Amino acid sequence: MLAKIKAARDTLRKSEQKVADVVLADPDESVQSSIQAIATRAAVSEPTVIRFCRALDCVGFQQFKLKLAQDLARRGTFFYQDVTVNDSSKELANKLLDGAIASLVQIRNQINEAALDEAIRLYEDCKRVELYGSGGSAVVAEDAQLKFFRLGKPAIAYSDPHIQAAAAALLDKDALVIAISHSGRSSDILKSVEIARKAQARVISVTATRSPLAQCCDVALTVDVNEDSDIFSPVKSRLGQMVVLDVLAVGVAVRGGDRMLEQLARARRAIDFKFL
Amino acid sequence: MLAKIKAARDTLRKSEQKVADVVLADPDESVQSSIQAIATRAAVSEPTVIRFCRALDCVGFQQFKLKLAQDLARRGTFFYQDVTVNDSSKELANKLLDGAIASLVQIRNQINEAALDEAIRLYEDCKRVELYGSGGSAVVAEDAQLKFFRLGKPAIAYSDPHIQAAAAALLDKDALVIAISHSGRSSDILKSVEIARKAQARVISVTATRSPLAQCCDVALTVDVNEDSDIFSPVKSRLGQMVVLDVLAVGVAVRGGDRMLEQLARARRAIDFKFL
DNA sequence: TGGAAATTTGTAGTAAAATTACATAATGAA
DNA sequence: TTCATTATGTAATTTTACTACAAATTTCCA
Repeated sequence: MLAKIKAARDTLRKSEQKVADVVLADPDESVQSSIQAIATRAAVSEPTVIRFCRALDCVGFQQFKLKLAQDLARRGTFFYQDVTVNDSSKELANKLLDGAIASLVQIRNQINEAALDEAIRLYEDCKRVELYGSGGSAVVAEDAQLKFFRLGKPAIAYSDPHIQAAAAALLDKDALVIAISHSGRSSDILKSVEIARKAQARVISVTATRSPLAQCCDVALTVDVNEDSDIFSPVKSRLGQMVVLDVLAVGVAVRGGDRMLEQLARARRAIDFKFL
Repeated sequence: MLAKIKAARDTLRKSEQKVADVVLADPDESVQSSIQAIATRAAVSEPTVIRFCRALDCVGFQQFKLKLAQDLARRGTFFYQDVTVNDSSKELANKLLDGAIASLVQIRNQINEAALDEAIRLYEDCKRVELYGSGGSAVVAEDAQLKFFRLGKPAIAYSDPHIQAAAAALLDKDALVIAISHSGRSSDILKSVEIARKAQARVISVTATRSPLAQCCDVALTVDVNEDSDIFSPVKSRLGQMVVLDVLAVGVAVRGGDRMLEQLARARRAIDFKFL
């Protein structure tokens, strides 16, 4: 709704633009105001405010206010808050979950479709996949290995930097490397990627925007989260990386058509039954 | 707000309860109704509706409607949708992320504070921690190992069922087992937990409500997600488990006071710098 | 550039909604 | 039962949203 107002602003009539400006200046105030109050603030007549609402596809002022209110509610739903020593367990859990949710929302809003498409294409063109991640990201690499394994091509995750480098040296142009790093500055990973590229392998990175790693690979799937907010291991970037890799894997599967999806679903049901 | 109405319902006067019932029966309808419409539907007078709003800490009907509208907006923000072969990459990513977010929201709304407090207490009382998870949950166990390790007591994750069972047999009453399983029905995990309990170890489970695993341990931290919606490995339960374990770890740290938090933050910064 | 047509904006009035004041009914304790 | 208290409804009042129409402005073409 707010975006809609901004977009429509220039197509509105002069006096209606004044209303738009007033609303955009303080939406929270606006949802609590009457037509009169808004008209006064915008220095226009009351019917003008109604016409403004109608121009935004609302039947009247009430509906406009309702939509705006819901928009504001959605906007400020989950946000990061520092935990404090005085928090109850419940507050603590809510704060941490809100933070995690907020980071996923952020990732959702920053999806680079072109990069994703290109990454899917790279997977389709390769014959085998290697996943590199060290420290906390090793966990993510292992998780992704499970996913990619089922897509029909060999997939293997290495967490030791030296083994990564050694493995990278043995790659060829049919290999695809997926390099996972929160900061994208770990020298170990950068080294391994450099070796892999020299060996003509393709490289997809799952890391922070504009990081060194993001800049030295074929495709960068970016995962940016507010890193200051994790006390221990960076859970949030961990979650983000896992979801992004899931998106990639599902994307590949979906390109394989209904048959592949059904096959995978069956495979999963079988495994669940036995092991989870 | 909806929860508030439900909670307050029994403390309201008879005719106000009728209003509450009408609102709860169809909140979406209610936000679009006038006082008159609601009064008629509840078969009460208009002032009663206003009194109902005031009883819920609103200054009037308008404010009540606004709050309710915002509540509804928050509720229906992220929801699970099946991916289809025709989805663009962007749609795919949005659907998957929405699903992941929705599952975290669900977990957020189901936090069992008492269980969490008890789990924190169990950690404080133990001398060492073992984490058991097999299949996909092994990844979660490893991730958690990294977290608990920094809290000052030995923590080790085992992913092989046989080794889990062997390790469990060697435990004593000062040991704490954290057993992770999506379904809580894996016979391997159940067996290991049984052995651990015979050895007098305490057991926290991270699994589905009312599952066999949840019922045979000291404390169950429940993670329930819509399992049908994951095509591959159950990403959602994976994410949920990781976050819940993060909550537990942070909870332990917070009980340790400001000093512990600061120390951990410093430790993390040092590690980040080197390895991520 | 003048002036009719079209568009934009405001004025004044109306209908409807929310709210208040007050009266009546129900409930409960002595 | 009676009085006091609480709960609910009626009716009047105020506020709010909206409509009809007229004034003002802009547009455009001779």
